[in-house]
Amino acid sequence: MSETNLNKDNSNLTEEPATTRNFIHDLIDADLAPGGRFAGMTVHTRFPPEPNGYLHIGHAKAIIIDFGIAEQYNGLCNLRMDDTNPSKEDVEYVEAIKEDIHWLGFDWGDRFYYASDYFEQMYELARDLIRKDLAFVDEQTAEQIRVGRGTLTTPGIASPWRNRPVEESLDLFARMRAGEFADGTLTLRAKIDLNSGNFNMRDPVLYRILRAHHHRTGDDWCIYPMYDYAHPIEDALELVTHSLCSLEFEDHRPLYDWVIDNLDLPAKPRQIEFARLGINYTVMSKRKLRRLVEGNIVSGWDDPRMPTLSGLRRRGYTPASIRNFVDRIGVSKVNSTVDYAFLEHCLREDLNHNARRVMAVLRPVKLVLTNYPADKTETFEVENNPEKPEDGNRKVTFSRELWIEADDFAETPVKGYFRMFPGNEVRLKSGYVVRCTGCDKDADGNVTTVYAEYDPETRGGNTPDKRKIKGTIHWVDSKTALPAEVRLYDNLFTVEDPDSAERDFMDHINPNSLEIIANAWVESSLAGTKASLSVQFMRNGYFCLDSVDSSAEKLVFNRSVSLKDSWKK
RNA sequence: UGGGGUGUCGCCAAGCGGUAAGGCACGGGACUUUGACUCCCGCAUGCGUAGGUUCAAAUCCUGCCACCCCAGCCA
Repeated sequence: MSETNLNKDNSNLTEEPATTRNFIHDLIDADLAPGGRFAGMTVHTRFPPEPNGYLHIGHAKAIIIDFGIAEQYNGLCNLRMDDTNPSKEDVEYVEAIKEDIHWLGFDWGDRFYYASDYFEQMYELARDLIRKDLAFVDEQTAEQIRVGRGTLTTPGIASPWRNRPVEESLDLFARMRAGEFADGTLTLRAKIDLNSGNFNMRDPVLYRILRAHHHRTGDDWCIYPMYDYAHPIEDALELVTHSLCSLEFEDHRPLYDWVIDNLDLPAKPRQIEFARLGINYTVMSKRKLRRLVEGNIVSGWDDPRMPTLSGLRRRGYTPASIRNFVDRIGVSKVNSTVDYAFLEHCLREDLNHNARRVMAVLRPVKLVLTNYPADKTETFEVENNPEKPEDGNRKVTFSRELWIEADDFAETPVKGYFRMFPGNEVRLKSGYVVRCTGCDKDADGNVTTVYAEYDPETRGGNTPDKRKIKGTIHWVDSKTALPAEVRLYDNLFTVEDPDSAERDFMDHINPNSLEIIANAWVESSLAGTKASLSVQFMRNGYFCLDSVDSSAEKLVFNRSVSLKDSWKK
């Protein structure tokens, strides 16, 4: 894991597109209309991650929907850590989550909460439920409860403790809290409908006994509320109007409503579900990502091959590109898998508009200009971004010996090749037009040096006689070039089957997903670079500075290889 | 076999009774100081399927089919 992530700029979102409406807007509009459920009220949403892992691009969709909807309605969006299961959670994740949301470009103001803040209130509300004879303390084992829940076609069977007197449940519940019983021995269960076709309504467990150290409340509690009971209360206490979540919670909505309806709460939030994001060639579950981290298959949650926001950040993704991606895939209730190529497209689009370019040579071969004075050095002004003159120029030095990309030279060109080969003219980007005269090779036949003669009339790459130069290649001055270590990241998973990554992900790890190139060269203009920048690299794609330390021996770059590149191999 | 959802181009996705938007991918062309970018052009007689209602149906009705989620004291 690198210590610094310099690539954090919020690259200026060129006219972020107006978010397209979706079915959620329709539902909210109806709620807000006169006579509607929330007529005249302020839209209030929340993003409620469980702090048990890092946020990934799937969460980005939820964040953008939750915060985005609030923004569009001039409402509010809270950030809430849904920390009701201490055995899986940790403070490390809380900080990472906050950082990633800020990086994405969203802010929760002073509305940062923890579900654990409400434990006392939840406890009191549970007592209300018991008093209303809507909940009871069950003494069945987990196995007995499971059996009693029935099957798809047979109804549930009432627990023998279901009709326990209210006073007795109240007493037992208090003693559960006091720590009189062992983990897993008693539960508090709602009394709803054992005949429901929806399992969630067959007397769901509301509280379990669990002795685990909570990252915030420590050992204050040994009973913890279940999601289905806690979530609606959290939403209501925060005055949330619209509780947006993913499709798998549709079945839970009746229970969500039941809790809201049977308790005295300050609001009646409405749950709306949408489809979560799926991307092919990518795994998108915290459980699986954790296995990659703990199995040391990747360097950490922020490994550039990970689909986590911190990984994508190191891979060179900009916040704007991710926001744009999520915005353009839309929101619906269809289980969908978006093409990885679309994510890449959104990045390239942003980088192409906003990234400053710089030259670098990854697989170098020496180019000697035999008619250029050995002691001469020139400086060219090169535009930082052809699309943005306001980004200015940088100075690039030029001399007799340069580094060029090995595959920009071919001793015997294949048909259609129009870069450097003996007898051919090419343009050194922003430098001179040169004509190749030959090359040297080592004993194994590898090209070690390429020779060419430059045309003094073509300074800056211009051709006063208007002759067309078909090929233009990048280069770096060997006198001033800085050595760089470039890390090429291919997709973490092999790509022969788009869905294999999700299905049998451990069997499809690409062993060559990380390649370290130690002898690359970059422009001297990168010395001491502090800001992040993305680099247009060769003829396709970009790479980004993952970390730059001017005092280090070498600059370190990351470049993720697009799937397209993989297919070309 | 119970409950809850979803089915429009290879992938997303508009459409809400008036005769199939857009993006990605793909193919062709132009342009180009990086074979990139940009720009043109092409790409569903068809909306899971079978019927029905209507002057008119992706949109309404009925049946059928397919796929996803649910039997954690996870979220």
